[in-house]
Amino acid sequence: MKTRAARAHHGSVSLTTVAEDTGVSISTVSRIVNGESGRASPETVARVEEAIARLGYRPNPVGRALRQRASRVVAMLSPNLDNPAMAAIAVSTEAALRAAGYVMILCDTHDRAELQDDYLQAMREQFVAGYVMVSAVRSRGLEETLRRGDPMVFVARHNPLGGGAYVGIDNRAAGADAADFMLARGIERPAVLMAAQNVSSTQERASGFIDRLVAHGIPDNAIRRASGPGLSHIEIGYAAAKALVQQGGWPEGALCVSDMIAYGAYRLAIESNVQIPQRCMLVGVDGNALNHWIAPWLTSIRIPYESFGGHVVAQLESLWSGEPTSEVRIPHEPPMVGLAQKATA
Amino acid sequence: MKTRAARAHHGSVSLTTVAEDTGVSISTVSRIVNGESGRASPETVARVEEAIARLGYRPNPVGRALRQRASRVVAMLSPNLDNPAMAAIAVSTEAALRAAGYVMILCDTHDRAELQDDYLQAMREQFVAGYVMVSAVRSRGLEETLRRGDPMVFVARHNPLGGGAYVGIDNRAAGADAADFMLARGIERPAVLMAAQNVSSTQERASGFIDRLVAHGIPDNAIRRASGPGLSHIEIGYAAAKALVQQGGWPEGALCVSDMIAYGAYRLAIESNVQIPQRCMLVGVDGNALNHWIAPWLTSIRIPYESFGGHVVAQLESLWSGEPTSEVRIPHEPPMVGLAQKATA
DNA sequence: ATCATTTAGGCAAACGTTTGCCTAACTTGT
DNA sequence: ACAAGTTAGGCAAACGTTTGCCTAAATGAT
Repeated sequence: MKTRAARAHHGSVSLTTVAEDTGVSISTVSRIVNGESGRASPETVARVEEAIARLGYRPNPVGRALRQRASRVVAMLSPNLDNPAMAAIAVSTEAALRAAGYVMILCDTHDRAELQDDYLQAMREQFVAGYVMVSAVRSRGLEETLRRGDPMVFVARHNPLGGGAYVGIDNRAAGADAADFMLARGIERPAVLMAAQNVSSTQERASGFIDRLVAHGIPDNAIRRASGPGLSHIEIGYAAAKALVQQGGWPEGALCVSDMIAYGAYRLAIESNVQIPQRCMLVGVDGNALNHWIAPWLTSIRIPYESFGGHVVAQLESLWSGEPTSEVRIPHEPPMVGLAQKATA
Repeated sequence: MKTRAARAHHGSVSLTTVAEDTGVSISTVSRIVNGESGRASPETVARVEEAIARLGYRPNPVGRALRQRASRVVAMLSPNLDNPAMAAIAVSTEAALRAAGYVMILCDTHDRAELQDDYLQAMREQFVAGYVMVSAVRSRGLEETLRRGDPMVFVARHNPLGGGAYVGIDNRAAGADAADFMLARGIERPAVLMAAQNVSSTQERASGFIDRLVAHGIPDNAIRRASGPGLSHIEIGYAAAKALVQQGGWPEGALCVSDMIAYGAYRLAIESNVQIPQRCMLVGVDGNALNHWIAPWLTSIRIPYESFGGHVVAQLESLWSGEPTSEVRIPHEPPMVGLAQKATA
């Protein structure tokens, strides 16, 4: 009957519970919990630790957050989780954060600046330890958060305001690799399908592709480009392919700046009875896990999203310890041909 | 220069800031913020509201959570987000919770009981308002949480301990619909591909399918079943299809208890040069959005995951207000045939 | 023996809320 | 005029932490 306070009301065990149980003050318990050495005698430490184990005490993150104005929660803001690439990034980051003792809170911004701002604000009020911005868009809240100096890592798309910690691939190089791949297969007049929106990452893939082709002597104006509007990349791909074909028929090959765009183009090919990859070779970027199973017609440059999480956490830890962060460019894999293409070869 | 406390140190605006600005006590400000009527004169209310707007005060969720032992955060525990169906549920629930003024925190349990328990514990310490369990597995922590009476909604898979609020489709009926569909196409000896693990939802689809076939006079032992081990449904599908084929060749048609399983089976079909759906009609369940674009060979029973979120929130609100909750069975859509099949017909 | 330093640990404020209780001042009824 | 009731709002405790400062005792140095 020594513990009568806190414990009685609700089932939770707090510092007070442990303090009362062992007869020391809550300060002492707190210091022991936090491993502050030289503040308590070894016997006291032992007694308190025993009580902690026996009562099952765990520090309450909310009380801690309030006091320290900092929590062990990290916010990830991501546009459409529907996109498997985004989901893969979320999964890997979540696991890495968990391993580092953090909890991730995932916010779907639908690529809209206002929602992004709403979430930035809400997360700040939760005293989150940092922000992981997947394909962030420019917004007022983003500027404010950066100006405040809050830890923020950009993933897949660079900070729209320039600078900042970044984790992603070298998009220009990926585009160049796609060009080399096509040239090696004798495709001299490839096209490129992209989004109408001017998004840095996919834009870079396209220009890396085009620049490499030009470097190989292909005239710039011989490289047909098409873009499409739409909410999702998949719809964009369909629309872009349609525009391209109407403008001058199917090309021998096309770079699709994301796998989703390739999927959209594929649908048009089915509708038009065009054989992929025999009649038109599509090269995507992402390396979606589903390709192996249901898209054997697609060649894709795989991005190792499953390894992003570790790098994101490393970047955050740099920011937390005040070290300077640099851009982390993760190597992408060479174009991987699907079964359909191997069969043809 | 009237505000000198809180404001000065960090940029945040608290009740104290507003109170000092207007010259009232923080209690009064708090009550006005919370719309408690009849506690302040209209003029005071106006003055305080003006200050709130001018200073941009927003109640701090952490302080609030600590005091009330309750927050406006809802935890969703989901196995593998890689699965597009799970991602779709997450997206829709996130949007619905947001609309209701809640923030969702998404935890990936990888279908492992220990991780589920870790997260349940961590979330409880965050004073979450409720739990959304997508395809939950049986675990000690789950039992405890339920015993404690915490608000919990099960999605897609029933509470492994029985009872509880549920949102999902009628899986048996979906299986039966698949059977009718095949029978109508003259497929008299369909097979069924499922997971080896005994998971209620997909198990129900399979038995609904089989029971309907039996009801139509097909002998039970003529319905070939195959299951496969594996981490993901897609690998399970591949393995199950392989087992089925080795055992007695390709069937005319097969129910795949999820689209992912159908994808796995499709890979085997490509490798074996078997035409889908001409040689073997695959019927999946989920209605993955990608089907329309890259899996025209698949017929799928669509589950309207995008509408799950609203029902989940409604269930939670019932739980919060103490009303009894009942199972919500959302109607699935009839089998939707892909382009490849339409072309043949 | 005196003084300085270390050891061990407690007190209380602070983080931002909410809320039970208290109390002036005012209004109303008779 | 006076009791009763209402209105308007303040005080302070509590939620669970952390941490600067304080102090009593013990130890060590001279």
